[in-house]
Amino acid sequence: MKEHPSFIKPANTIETGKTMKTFHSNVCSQIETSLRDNLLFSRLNDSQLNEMCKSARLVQLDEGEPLFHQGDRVHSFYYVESGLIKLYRQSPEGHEKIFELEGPGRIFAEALMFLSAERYPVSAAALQNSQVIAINTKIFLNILKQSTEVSLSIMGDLSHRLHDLINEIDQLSLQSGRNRVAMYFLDKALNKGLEFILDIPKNAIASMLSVQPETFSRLVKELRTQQVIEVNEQSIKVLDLTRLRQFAGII
Amino acid sequence: MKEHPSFIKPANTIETGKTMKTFHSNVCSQIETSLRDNLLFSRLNDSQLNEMCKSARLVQLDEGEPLFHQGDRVHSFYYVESGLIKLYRQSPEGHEKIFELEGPGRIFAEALMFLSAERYPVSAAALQNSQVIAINTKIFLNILKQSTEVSLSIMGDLSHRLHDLINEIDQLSLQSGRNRVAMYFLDKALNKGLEFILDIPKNAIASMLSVQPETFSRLVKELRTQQVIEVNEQSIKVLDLTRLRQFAGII
DNA sequence: GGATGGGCTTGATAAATGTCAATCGCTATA
DNA sequence: TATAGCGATTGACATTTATCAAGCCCATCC
Repeated sequence: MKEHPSFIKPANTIETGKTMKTFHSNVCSQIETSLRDNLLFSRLNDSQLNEMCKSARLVQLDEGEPLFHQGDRVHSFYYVESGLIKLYRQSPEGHEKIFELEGPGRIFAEALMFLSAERYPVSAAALQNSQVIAINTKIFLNILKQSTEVSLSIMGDLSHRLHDLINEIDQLSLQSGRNRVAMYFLDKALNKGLEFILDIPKNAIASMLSVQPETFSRLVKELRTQQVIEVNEQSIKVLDLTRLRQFAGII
Repeated sequence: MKEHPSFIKPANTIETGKTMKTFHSNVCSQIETSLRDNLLFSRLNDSQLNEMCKSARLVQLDEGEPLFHQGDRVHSFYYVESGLIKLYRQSPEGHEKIFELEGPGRIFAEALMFLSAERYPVSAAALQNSQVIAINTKIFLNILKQSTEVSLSIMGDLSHRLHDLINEIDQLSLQSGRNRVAMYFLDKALNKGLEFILDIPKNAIASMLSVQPETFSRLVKELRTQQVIEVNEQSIKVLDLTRLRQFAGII
């Protein structure tokens, strides 16, 4: 985690119109340092990076604080410096579906740069205290025109997202809630080891998996009583990986 | 619909390994003419277009014939000349989910160019007799590096797809089957007028909407008995647009 | 300390959707 | 012409999931 110099100072507001802890670094060095770390932006030359940084803003979000709402006008895309941002929608009945969680190092909402529709198709809010850098789309588009390398990176990124979304639709269409819950744990187990901690609230996990919190709770209970996993508050221990796979629908 | 000259002749096979009616135009003019019509490719200069065409193949597909299968190695992306191609997946239990239908003028599977994973994440097959042009990804990638304009177009295209997929996930997560069916008809009605013909089999529509054919049939019946639509075989007539909206969940 | 509220769990019940089976009508084909 | 096969529909039923309600635990705040 990087340290933030003390000279960053409050600036004005953001898309939502709501006042927010936004900072603008005059000397730009803080933002520039962060962005240069990113694989994508590292391909820019100094003058390009500098131009981009001049238009960038550092935004500080408290847990639960919104960054933008579905339907807001797009002026920026975002780079996550620290924390966790949820991208979500709400149904008229008030149900929330989380599409994506974006953590440190991730870029999001950049796809909107290329669309004539200039409104956010989802809402974004901080799931934890977070710092994000807002990058002006118009300025970045101009930079893009000079760099095929960066364009190709972005296309790779977009393609990757497409692939993920197709997988999610597959899961929603062809698999049961039970499958999805098991798959979530399976995925964690394969990436983090057989014992891991749930780093987001269970109702957020439920929302990502498109089931109600009650249903999620019951499906977890089923895995517990079936001795497939052991649960202690936020901590999960996988007892039987083979059967977890079966529950996940990976025959 | 364009006419195809008689000098196109049979060539070899395609990704699946299966023999297929593939044609390669020596003089390239047939393919070139088609591709030049496309907004995206029209931005290429003559030598770029020519190079691309030299690597292109014209593929003729009968109704039901597969173009590629999920897991096949990627060598090409595709341009639909005529007909209709479905992109789909099958669950282990044999259920099929159609993700997308691609009609004349559409490009698909181009996103895979930018991914290191070089296998198709879905299967493709003709829903009607179709002609598609297969374009070599490696060669096109080289061309792309020379044209920021085309890159930007492609990014726009990818972004648009992302947006569509997000909407689909929204529908699957936050709306009921009834909503989705009504939305399907509503969409048709707004684009084609209050009377329209279903141009694909009902089980294909059901698959796109992620419901079983039986459920689709029942939901349509409900709309019929509620006097919202009138159904005659493949022909649909919307009787009450306001209530159709309500069924679609647009408060 | 007591009250309040949120996240999580559990139970009872309802609603939505899938499954299995049977039938009808149409088309293609022997 | 007969028939096999497929798409669509309908019925009966099972399963999955949501909904509503209650209670528990824990943190926060007065």
